[in-house]
Amino acid sequence: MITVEKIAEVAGVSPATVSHVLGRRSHLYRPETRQRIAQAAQALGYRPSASARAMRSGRTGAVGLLLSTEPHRSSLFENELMGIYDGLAERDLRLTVARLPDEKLTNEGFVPKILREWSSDGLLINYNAMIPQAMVDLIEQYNIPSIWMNSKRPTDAVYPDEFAAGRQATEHLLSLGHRRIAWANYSGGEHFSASDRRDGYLDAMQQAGLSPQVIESETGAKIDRAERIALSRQWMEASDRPTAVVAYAKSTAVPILLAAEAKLGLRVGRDLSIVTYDNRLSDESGMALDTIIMPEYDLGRAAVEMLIQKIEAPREPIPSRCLPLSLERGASSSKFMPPDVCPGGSLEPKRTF
Amino acid sequence: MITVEKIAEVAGVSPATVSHVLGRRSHLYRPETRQRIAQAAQALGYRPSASARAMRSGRTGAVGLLLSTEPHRSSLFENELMGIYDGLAERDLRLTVARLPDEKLTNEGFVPKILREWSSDGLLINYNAMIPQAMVDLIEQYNIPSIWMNSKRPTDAVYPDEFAAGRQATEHLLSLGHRRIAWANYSGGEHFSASDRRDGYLDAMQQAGLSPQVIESETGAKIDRAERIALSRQWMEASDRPTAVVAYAKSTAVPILLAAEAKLGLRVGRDLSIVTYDNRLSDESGMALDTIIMPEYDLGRAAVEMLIQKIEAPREPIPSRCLPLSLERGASSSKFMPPDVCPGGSLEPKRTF
DNA sequence: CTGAAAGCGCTTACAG
DNA sequence: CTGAAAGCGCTTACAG
Repeated sequence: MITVEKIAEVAGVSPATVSHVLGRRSHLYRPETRQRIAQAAQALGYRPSASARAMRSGRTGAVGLLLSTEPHRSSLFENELMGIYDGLAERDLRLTVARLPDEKLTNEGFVPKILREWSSDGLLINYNAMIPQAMVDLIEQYNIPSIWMNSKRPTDAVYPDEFAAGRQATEHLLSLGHRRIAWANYSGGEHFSASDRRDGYLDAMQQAGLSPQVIESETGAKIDRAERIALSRQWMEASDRPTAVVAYAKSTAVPILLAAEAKLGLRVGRDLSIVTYDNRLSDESGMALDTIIMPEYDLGRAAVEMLIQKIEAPREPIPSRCLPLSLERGASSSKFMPPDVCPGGSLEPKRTF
Repeated sequence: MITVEKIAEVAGVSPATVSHVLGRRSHLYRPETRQRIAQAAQALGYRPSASARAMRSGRTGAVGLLLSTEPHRSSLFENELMGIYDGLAERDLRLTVARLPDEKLTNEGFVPKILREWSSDGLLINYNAMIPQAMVDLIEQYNIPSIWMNSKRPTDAVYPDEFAAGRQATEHLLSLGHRRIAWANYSGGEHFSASDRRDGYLDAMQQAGLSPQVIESETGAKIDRAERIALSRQWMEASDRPTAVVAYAKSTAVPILLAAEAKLGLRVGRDLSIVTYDNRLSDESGMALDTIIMPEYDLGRAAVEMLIQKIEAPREPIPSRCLPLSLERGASSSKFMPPDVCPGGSLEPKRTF
């Protein structure tokens, strides 16, 4: 292994000089000395030891990202990771990832081990739903600077403004003239986005003086695909069926789309408007649905910024940041058209095919 | 910061004793001593410094994962990451991730910096297509134990057996009695999976004594969604149209599905059989397509195993490992049925709705 | 059963 | 402009 000492030897200087020249003090040295050292380092293929550096400086230069092994619990959007990277790269920080199996989190012994032995200057915790209290306690006990991602807490967290996003979707449909607008969620997850989006929807409906229609699996349990399609068909067959629907996620929106188009002969984007939520516009279901987009990249960036601040002042609670989502138009919504109006007169929505 | 020294002080022993008891030599000590030390460590919230440990032992205990910022170049499947984690966790290794922007890779100065200063015992390189030669050189120059993921090289690599997967899809359709089987790829990527799957298809067709039909964008350029649907319609309208098709990816299969069902009134799974490739079975397009599944998890595991071996003997080239893919049946293929046979007599394929 | 001592590779005041 | 020396927190032969 090539060390500072070895370079010093080859270049005929002291280790301290090598360190200075290779570090922030090179301007103090004669060009000739600098050159000799640079050459030696280059020739020997010198790689500084981050560990040694970390030990001296007290900073590891790394930030940890904590994920659950449960995919639904801590899916990390691609652009979110990008945002994290870009933020860290600007400060020359590395990212260390760990997945904690849920079972082991309750196991007293395990968490301390991974949390303790894992040297990093701070933690990004992307552990969405059901964060075990034991984990929260441990993080406090060991005083690890941490930011919670996609978790709704008053301080030290960054998350999307799901309530506003619920309003947003509803207001979009209201502005198109729809009055019978339903909320649908077939997934029964326990993430706060489910209740917040619905509450935003309810809020917007109430403000517009309209009565809401909430379609959710009663038990909160997840229902399977066939049921989703059957259920969609059912509520859409009602004579006073909604003309528009806010769907919690694509896994709710697609069955609605399929039931409408394949079963009932309704054309989505004309006879039925759908707005849903996702991390990007996609048309895999055969049509690009109007989608409220997660501010993935910004979430990542914001989390890093907060974490840096946290590392500098670990005791100081930072007010949480709540980021806005944005609507991206697909082809699944259109102006409300009373059924008796000649359909030929309606604005044909663009289709991707 | 709590150190071994501090614990020693509190427990009334020497630092060496603390280190021994907290490490692998605790069995040599009196239960009473052990207890005192354990208690002190617990009470003080001791967190061992990974940096210090790494410095003494010469092992960082971390493995690096190198990704491109270009999403298409180094997408990492969820289960692949799982496999990597599980493999590393068994050996108490951490994972450090870095994304290298493509532009900077050609820039002489940048690569060395991140590659050099980034202490890890070895590297998993998931940088699929167009690996810059400069990068390969640097990794050799700095003698970093590395394994290439999803890259077809004779040694030190792990990748899926795409040629076999091309044969597999074709043989599945052959076994259902199909004779006019096409290969389609609309994406124009340059990953080896594109040519290998096609070659596997060609091989299987030749062996069966059948003439192949290859549908690919001529220039190798990516074509857009509308074009894909139009193109699909075009070749499917031919009187001697294929009764089955092997589609390179879902982005090829879905437009074919849409063209067949929405434009031509063909029912996929009855009038047209489709086999495609993906990392999992999905039915977002309205139907679960027969899919050849990537051995994601195994790829991750295998890569870690190879890397561990590489770290132990950095100079020893390891023969690459080529892992098999597996077919998962959806509802998009069925026995070949000559058009003149009464359709009512055909086996109705299961549909998800 | 326990501890004194050396050293991993680096940086940083400090002295010259 | 350059270098001797101390020390970051840990582990590991070695001695007792």
